Amino acid sequence: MDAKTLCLAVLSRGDASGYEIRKQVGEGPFQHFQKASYGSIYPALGKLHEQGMVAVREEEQDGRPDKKVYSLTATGRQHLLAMLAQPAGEDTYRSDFLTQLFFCHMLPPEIAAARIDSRIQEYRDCLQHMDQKCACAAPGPRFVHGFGQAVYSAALTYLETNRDRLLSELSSSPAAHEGDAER
Amino acid sequence: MDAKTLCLAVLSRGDASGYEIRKQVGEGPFQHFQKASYGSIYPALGKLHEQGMVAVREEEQDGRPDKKVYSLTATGRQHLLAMLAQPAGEDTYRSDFLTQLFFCHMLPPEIAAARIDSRIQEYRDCLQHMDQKCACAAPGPRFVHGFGQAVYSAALTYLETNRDRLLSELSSSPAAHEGDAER
DNA sequence: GAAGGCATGTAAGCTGTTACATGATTCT
DNA sequence: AGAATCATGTAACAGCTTACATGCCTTC
Repeated sequence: MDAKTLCLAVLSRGDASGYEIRKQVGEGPFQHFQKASYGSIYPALGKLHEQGMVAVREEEQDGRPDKKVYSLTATGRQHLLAMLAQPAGEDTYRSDFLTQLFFCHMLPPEIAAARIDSRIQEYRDCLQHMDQKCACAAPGPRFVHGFGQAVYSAALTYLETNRDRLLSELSSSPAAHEGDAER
Repeated sequence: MDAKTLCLAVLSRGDASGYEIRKQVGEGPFQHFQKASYGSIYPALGKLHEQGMVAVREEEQDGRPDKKVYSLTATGRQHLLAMLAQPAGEDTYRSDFLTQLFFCHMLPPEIAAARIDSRIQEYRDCLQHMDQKCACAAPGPRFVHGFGQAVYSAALTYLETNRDRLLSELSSSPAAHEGDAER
């Protein structure tokens, strides 16, 4: 999903400035399955405006810089609908964490342990954070939220229950890393 | 993780041609957490060769085009080790599927149902496929494989148990899509 | 006083994808 | 006959990230 469609999607939940859109994508409800930076959002909003998909109004604020608040037009809403109804592309998952663990026989076991431990902590924090802001009313967001929780919980549990087994396997195996690492 | 490092990682498991590397990344053991296309692998191998990270030998085959088989050099192995020991970047997950479901109140419920059902089937196929080729001997690959299974199973179970609830919620709610969709 | 949040934008550069180009062989 | 697999590579293009540029206000 490109930056333009993402902006339309976010705007369908209510008017927002570019800054606010980034916050919703980076820290808000979309955080776990979409990303976008300023460098992609501002140009996207510009193009959407040219194409008549969004309207802008400038809002003055005291003590703060002015805001450009964008809102969906009818055209924009139609376009979003068309995009949402289209079959979605495949999910993308990339993990350097798993890649490192895949090759953990080349690594000192302490490093592998440290990687797993910090990942466990990250998942814990993430789940706790999700619990707090679970005031999702609408069915869609609630469903997606639950999905995220289910997946993160499973990942956390797996790491917790298999950490020690992996480490003991590593310490009792050839330890390929030593020969190479200290040459 | 960039294409170059990925190539080094794959080569550490044994010599391979560009074609074979792509197959391992796209269909083999890395399939679920890394991706790479020919357009990124071949140039990456060229650069790695320039930098002395890999060695090449050409192998003639009868009935098949010749192969360029790459193998790690000592420098390449050292470099890989350094990359693996470095703290990994965050995992990336992007899902247009979840984005669509987040906004499912804008969609006809049949479409939402169809999306979930085909995703359920995909997860089932994927898990079955993983079961078959679970002949992972080494601790690292086995750990990573188990992680994937745990996560996919959790996702599947969630979809199976929450599908109907979502759909009944959708059919009993305002049905925002109707007004817009048929104008 | 420094750091961080609010706020908008541009531009260079990196990276990767898609499509193209080529060609033999084997399977259906 | 046509499709798929093996095999390598290039080039155009698209897209996103990072860093830069600016500036005020609030909190620590």
